[in-house]
Amino acid sequence: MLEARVSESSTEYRRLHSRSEGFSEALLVDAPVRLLAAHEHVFYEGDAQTHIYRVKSGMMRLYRLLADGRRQVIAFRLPGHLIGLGEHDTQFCSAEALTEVVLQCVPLRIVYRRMQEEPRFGSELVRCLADELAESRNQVAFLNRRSALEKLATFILRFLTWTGEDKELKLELHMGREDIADYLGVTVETVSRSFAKLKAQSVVSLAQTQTIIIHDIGRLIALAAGTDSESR
Amino acid sequence: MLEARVSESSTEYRRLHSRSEGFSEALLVDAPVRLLAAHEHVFYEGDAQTHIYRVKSGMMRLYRLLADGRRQVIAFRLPGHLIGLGEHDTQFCSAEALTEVVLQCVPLRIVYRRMQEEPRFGSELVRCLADELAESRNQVAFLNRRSALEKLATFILRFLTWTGEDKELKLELHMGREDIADYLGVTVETVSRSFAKLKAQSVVSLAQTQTIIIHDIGRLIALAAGTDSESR
DNA sequence: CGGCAAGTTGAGCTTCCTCAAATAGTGTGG
DNA sequence: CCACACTATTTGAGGAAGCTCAACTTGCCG
Repeated sequence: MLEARVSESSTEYRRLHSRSEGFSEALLVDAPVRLLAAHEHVFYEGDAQTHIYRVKSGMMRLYRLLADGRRQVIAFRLPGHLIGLGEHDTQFCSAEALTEVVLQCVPLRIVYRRMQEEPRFGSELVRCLADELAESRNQVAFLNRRSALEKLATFILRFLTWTGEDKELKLELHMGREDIADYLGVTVETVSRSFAKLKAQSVVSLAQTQTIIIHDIGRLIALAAGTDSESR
Repeated sequence: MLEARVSESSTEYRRLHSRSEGFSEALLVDAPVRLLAAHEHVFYEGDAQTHIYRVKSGMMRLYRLLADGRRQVIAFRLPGHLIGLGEHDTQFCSAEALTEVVLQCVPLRIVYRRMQEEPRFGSELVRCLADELAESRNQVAFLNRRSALEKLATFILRFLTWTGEDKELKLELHMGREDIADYLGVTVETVSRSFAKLKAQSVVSLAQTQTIIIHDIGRLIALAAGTDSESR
């Protein structure tokens, strides 16, 4: 039964993964490229929207600063993902490189023009936006009403999905506890304690603080699904 | 009576929010219409995606059932909003009418074709999806890390915005506590207690359980922003 | 006027947050 | 290559927000 779940999720994985791979591979192939150093910003919340970007390699993070000074990490973006489609005129959130990043940049003007000229371009854009929407709504559903442990389990699995390293069961996070905390909407302490629980149950272990080794993915999946009996 | 109020407010809504304003007013004008009774479903989570819908009048709710039997209300949809753009093939969530609803229905096939033929249609779709994405991401940021009281205040204000009744300061919710709770990610008891706090501070009062009268909108805004000193 | 569903209120408990301190990790200058 | 400084992470103790369970009140409809 666990097996069944695993393969289910690997199907899910494939679907998720292929979606991002697919986008505009061909359509954006000739777009100008920009190289970002780690921690460099592409744009800040409130900036005028000028381009659409596509992550070619590396990892980025989208976040918002809240009124009380806290930070909500909206999403992490990996190769194949698009960035900058949020609001109409101004950026909805800030986009920062976590690692070194290669970005393809398309001026909005060009986007509009291509949409006129190549209907296929528009379809791709729609498809991609629908994906992001689904992901975001998914996050809404999963952030609410789940324990910190379940959130962390989900995060780890989702991360596996993104990076596609599920065969090695070794994960390079490329981010600190604070990023995880701000993504999951909990404190760093809680993230740390949740990791401790996972370690205590031999579900995972940490090679370095940002390198996770997964020992019991079935349990992880059970936790993420909220199906696990002892979620403590 | 309901119909009249809703469609009035739809005009108001449009004025207030240029975002979904335009969408497909012209482009969908000739789409076939479907009438839904209150509590009728348009589709369920997992159904094959066959159409795109546009709410012409009334109010709908999008929700997901979680593994543990709980429900997450993803969004409420009001006149001008589109529905059904979530996932690729299957519906991401269920869509249910809260009130009587008039829906315009466009088969996906037609959507695709029009996207080929009329680039403007594609642009509109993209714009609309970007709006939904922004809204959803907004929800992510606001659901996390905010107290129940702040969430409720935000909800009330957002609802004001949606229905555009901010001049009368009287709100018809059209939904029970459970819907609010499932949207905000808290329990009905907490919603009830939060209402009690607002009443105790004379910020609002309840004409009926689903009819709110706002006395101190400034305080409500302060609460929603998390700026209020006594958030208790 | 009963009966049922929805909403409110109370008590105790759990989870997570906050504040504080200890430990591990990382990079730097000598 | 080592010691030091600084940051990130972990761990502990106590408190607060929200959940659960349960009783009570209100509203609505036959």
